[in-house]
Amino acid sequence: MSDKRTQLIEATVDLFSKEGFWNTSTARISKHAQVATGTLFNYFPSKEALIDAVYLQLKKEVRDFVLEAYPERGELRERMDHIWDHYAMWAVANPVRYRLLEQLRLSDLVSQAAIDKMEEELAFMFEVVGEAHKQGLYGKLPFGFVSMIIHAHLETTINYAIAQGLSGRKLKNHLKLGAETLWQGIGAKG
Amino acid sequence: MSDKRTQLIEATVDLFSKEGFWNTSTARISKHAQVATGTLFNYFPSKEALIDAVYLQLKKEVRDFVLEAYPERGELRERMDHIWDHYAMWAVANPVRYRLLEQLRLSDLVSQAAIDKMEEELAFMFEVVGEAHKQGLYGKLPFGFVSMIIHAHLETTINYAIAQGLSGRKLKNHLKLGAETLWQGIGAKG
Amino acid sequence: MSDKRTQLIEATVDLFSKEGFWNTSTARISKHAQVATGTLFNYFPSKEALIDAVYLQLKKEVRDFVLEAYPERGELRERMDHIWDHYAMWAVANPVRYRLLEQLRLSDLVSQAAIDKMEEELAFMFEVVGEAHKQGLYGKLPFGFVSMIIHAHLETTINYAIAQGLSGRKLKNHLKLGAETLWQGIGAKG
Amino acid sequence: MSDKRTQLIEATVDLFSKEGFWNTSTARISKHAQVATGTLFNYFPSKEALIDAVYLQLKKEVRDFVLEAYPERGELRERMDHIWDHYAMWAVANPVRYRLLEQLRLSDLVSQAAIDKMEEELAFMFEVVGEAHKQGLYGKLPFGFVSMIIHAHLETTINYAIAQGLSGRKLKNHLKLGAETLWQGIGAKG
DNA sequence: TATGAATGAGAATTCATTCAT
DNA sequence: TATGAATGAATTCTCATTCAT
Repeated sequence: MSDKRTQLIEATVDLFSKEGFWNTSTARISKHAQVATGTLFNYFPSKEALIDAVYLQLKKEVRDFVLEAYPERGELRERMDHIWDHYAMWAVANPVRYRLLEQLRLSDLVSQAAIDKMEEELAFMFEVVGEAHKQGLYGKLPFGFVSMIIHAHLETTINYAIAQGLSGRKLKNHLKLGAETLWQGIGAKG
Repeated sequence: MSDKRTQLIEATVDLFSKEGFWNTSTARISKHAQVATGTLFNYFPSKEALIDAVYLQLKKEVRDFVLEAYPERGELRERMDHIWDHYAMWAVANPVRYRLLEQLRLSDLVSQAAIDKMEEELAFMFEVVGEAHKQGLYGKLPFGFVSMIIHAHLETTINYAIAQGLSGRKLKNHLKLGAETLWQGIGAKG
Repeated sequence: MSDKRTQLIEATVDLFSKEGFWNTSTARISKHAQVATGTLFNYFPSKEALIDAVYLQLKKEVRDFVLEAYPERGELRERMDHIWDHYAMWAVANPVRYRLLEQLRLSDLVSQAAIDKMEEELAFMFEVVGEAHKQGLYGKLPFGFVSMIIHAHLETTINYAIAQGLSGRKLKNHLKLGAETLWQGIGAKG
Repeated sequence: MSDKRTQLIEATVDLFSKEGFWNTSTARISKHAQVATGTLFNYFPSKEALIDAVYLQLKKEVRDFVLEAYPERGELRERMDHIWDHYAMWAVANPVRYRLLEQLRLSDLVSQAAIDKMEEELAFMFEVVGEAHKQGLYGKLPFGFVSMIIHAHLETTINYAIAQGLSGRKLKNHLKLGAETLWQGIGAKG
């Protein structure tokens, strides 16, 4: 909430993106956030805690964007499309943040506690996949495999959109194409 | 060439896998390789150069495995299947090395020069994708997108196989299933 | 005077005893005393001043206890015994405070000014030793040496009593034994 | 053994004595020892280990001095006198080191492991006290109490000698006086 | 008077790299 | 070529103290 807290998180996002995790010292973060070195540690007990906070902040931004106008009581396919589109649109609109989130996920820098905490809050996303699986939408493919495929395919769709700088109608079409390819691959009837 | 060089690379692979990049100092690598700290710098001018060497070494191992019995003059589909199967089989047989390769790819630790150099040597893999695209196997999907999808899907197929500890017949079947899902998704007639 | 001042001194005694000087920050003291970090510095201009205050407080407690029912106009030996017994009894009754006092004395943390100030207030104790010396009670031993022996012996007597957890009659006897040993050693006629 | 190791220990002794433990950073020690900051940590894994090493070094110096010409098979009293005299003489000849040793003993800075290790090596000193006690030299006084008295009295004798700058014949006489006072006090027949 | 966020110098420790042997 | 002690800049984190509210 605090202004300084936000400054520190933003400075971290900025520097991590620009310089990588490993060239970014707490001293640099403090300076970039225009606060004293000690101030950082008033808000975060350690560098690790700061990184966790960055991770949670970014994840929350995605979640909030996805939950905006989320058709909670809509058809399964409607909800799936909503998540697919909004997740991707957030990523394309915030490529730096998206990239950082991906890197953090693979980096061992985020504590398991932070990951677990977020997983809970994003449960609704996993549930639609489970629901679809129960309905037999994925044919004979094992559930775990399908989950991984969906995730990877969404990532790929996003990465291509970012690489091509797609937006507006083109982006919409690309997302649709990505979704179709996926459903076609995993056996959904479209 | 030199025995020590190999020891150093192997020690690096080992420690990077076990402890992560960031907890692995050159001192530890030297000790693990049973050479003196100074010796490392006789073989590699810097830590970065060592990491590049590790990356190239692993990539070469994949390439060599894929090129073994490669049907250079075979049908397109035959070649594609060979690459798919062998790449995945190497990964499943060497999960530690595979994981490390993936991590290195995303880590900013490998120099662009090393990446470029390797890309050249792996050109034959990219070529089959291009060939397939020219033959219209992928329908309307843009070439860049297809390339990314293929890569991501192969990775996912591998990750699932490693996670499930598949081998033998089960692995074969899984790889086939992965391939089918892919071709079905991207519109190939199978 | 102020309640907060007392709280701060007591919190310091408590934490110094439990955690040692060097692990005890002013922040911890403030928290333990249930005041804000800034408040500490309203009462004491610096950490050193706080430590001085703690030292003086403890010393005053000893002095007050020793001066209680002090036979100011009694025989020399009576006064000596009174000091010996009361000093030791305070220490045994307040081992934590006694220990802290000893530690502070040897720690370089208390300013010379505070030490000098206290020495004045405890002058009456030194005087009895001087008086005894003048009366030739200590035989040929140099005055300075006798003073040091008395102090050390009293400390030892106390330390043993604390270590053994003596109290009541047993404590009385031990103190008497300690005193006898001392007088016998330094040549007093008993 | 190493020259640098010795330099570092000596620098530590020097600075600890002159400035106290708590104003003495590893950086200052390194500089005083004329080595780089990192070099200190080549020889000692942590500041605590360095302090342990200082403690052990000083203790060994005392022990070696006391063991010189020690009459291992002599009469009890002869051995007691030897220890008393040599211990005190070392202290008077090395007041700075002696002072530091005393401070370290009371400081919580030395690890229990180091203390235990040294205790073993100094066992012969404790044994003579036990032997004397068994022979009934100390009359009715409890053994633990006698031990403490002896230690305190030796310390006091040393402190006075240092304070007065005694040496040569005067020192000899003082030590004898100190010993006599002690034996007289604790009831030995002299 | 009381508060507690902000400060920034300073602490212990790490580590890639060098170089005399 | 191999060695490993030496280097010192850089890192994370602490803490006495200040000051605007």
